[in-house]
Amino acid sequence: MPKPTKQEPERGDARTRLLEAARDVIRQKGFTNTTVSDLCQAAGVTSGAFFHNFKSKEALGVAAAEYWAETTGELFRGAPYHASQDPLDRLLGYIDFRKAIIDGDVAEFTCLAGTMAQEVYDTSPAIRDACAASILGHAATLEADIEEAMTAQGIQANWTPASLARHTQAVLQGAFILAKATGNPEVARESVDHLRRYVEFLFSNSSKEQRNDRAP
Amino acid sequence: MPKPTKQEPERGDARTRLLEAARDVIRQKGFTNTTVSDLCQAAGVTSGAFFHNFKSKEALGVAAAEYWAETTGELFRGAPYHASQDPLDRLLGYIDFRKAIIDGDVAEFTCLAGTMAQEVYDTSPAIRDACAASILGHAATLEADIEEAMTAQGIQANWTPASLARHTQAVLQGAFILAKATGNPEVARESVDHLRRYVEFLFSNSSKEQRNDRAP
DNA sequence: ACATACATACCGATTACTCTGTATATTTTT
DNA sequence: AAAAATATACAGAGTAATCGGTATGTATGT
Repeated sequence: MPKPTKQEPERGDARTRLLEAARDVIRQKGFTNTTVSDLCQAAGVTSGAFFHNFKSKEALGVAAAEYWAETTGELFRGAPYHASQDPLDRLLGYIDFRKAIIDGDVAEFTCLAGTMAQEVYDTSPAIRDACAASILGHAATLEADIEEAMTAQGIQANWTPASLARHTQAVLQGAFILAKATGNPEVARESVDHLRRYVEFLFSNSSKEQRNDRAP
Repeated sequence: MPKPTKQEPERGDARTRLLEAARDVIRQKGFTNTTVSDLCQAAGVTSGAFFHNFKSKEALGVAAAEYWAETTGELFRGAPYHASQDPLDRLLGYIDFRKAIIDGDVAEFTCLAGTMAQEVYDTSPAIRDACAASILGHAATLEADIEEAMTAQGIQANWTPASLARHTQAVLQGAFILAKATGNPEVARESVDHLRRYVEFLFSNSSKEQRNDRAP
């Protein structure tokens, strides 16, 4: 909820600066291990500004997840892979795009929502729900292309577009964990390669007729 | 919690009880949000016992990851899927086994190493390394069967057994995150289904000859 | 006798949060 | 239009509670 005030925002108002700080610091240190003071320092504001904008640290967590959903939503909406005419190309283009942005510092390419959800799923339902909305909302943006690709190739499977969409997110989230554990982005990219190969298999013509012969 | 002041192992000594408590509580509340007092309460010991057995909370985290690697190692070593003659059956049996144990409370089937690694990868290198050893050590136990299955079917791929082994762990870790975010184990099982289907594709005869025609 | 394996009381540091003050913007009153 | 009143957006000092860790005492096995 942006405020329509005309006060001098300089480099962005304190609220946005705190949300950006949360995005960066929490991905590095985790939610619980990030202190309000950490966030204020990173944002260049005082604790007075913090609690003026957020009624609690948990409220900031919720707002950070929502901010994450908004900003990443814009990033993917503006990504080039949407230009393809073929829905399968768009889906594979999405996967390639996800792989391409796995680079540099671990905290820079990992997912804030996945990080927070895993950490506070049991202790903060509000944050968990906001993170779930971010992850599942993003997954839902893939369903249309998946469904189009299925009908275009006449694929009748015992899996749903929604299920495959969620699976892509599971692979990415898991790839991030391996990258964190090993400190090596390459292991994450490898998993994305496997995901791409899987999607190719699912939509390859040679495998179309053998889709229903076995229940997993 | 009335304690028998007599020094008796009862249900195991304080160290083991604390490691079991860590395994259960940290998977629920996360590492940072779990206090030493939480662990002592869950283990039925005092903080004196805690710091007698572990020189710090971080040291307990490392020991908990190692304990996790040991106990889960035994669990999988004794699992029935090793009985199969065919290496591919053993691999698919492993995946089925992983799916089967995704049930009940989220904290009961998720991975302590993945949880801790994601949370403290940047703030506690010691814990991160112990978690990485647990995850990668477990992944390594799959490599032999994967390699056997590849040679048995004459598969020459541009992916390695180690890479596929790590990918299985990535899928599982990501599935756990989705389960935590949604509170629903079924979404995790769905991802394991996709993983199984992928492995079937990789080792299906019809796809064998098309393995090298494209770089991912 | 000595080390081990705890129990208990305690402590300094940290943390999320509160309270009060203040400069500026906006609205209301005169 | 000027003045007064009110609201906003912080700054900054302060606090109660909590946390990881320590110091010391004690029972027990060797």
